[in-house]
Amino acid sequence: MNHRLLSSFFEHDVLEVAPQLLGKILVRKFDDGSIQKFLITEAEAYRGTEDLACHASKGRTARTEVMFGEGGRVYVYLIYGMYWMLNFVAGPEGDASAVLIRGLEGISGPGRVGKTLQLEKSFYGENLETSERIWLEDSGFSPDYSTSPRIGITYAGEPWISKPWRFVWKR
DNA sequence: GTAAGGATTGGC
DNA sequence: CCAATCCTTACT
Repeated sequence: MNHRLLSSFFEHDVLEVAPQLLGKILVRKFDDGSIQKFLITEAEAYRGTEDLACHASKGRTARTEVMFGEGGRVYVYLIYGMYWMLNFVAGPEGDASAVLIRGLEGISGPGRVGKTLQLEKSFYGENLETSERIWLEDSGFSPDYSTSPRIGITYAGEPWISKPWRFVWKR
């Protein structure tokens, strides 16, 4: 029986939390009662209001509100009118950071992650410590990983474009 | 109220 | 290369 990750796991700097998520188990219990588990293989860190690539840099709005709260919450948003991006809020209350889940074992791309997990707006603000439909479990190991610049954020400009805040499981 | 564009993907 | 498709934000 694996141990469910608690909010305390997320209450650290997003640059520590993001790489630690690699190799963790993402559990999704669907409406029909079936359960599927996935290993997290790729994640990106978005670090607070000063990070121009982070949505929270636009200020505290209805959309970014959850990122300003405590770690361990889910932040989802629709992109290009068709893809739900899955993020986990990191850091303490007031620190608007989050980790974007870009890939799971056998699934490449954040859009496909959201599609596979059947995410939609009701997941906004979901508490990973108490949720009955999505949570994380510790797998007991930490894979080697490589870092690289984040994808699709050229609009953020330097120095944000160059930050090596994308973490990919190296196998 | 209106308009622009996006942390993407898959098809041409 | 570019359309799909809709929500959030910025501006009038």
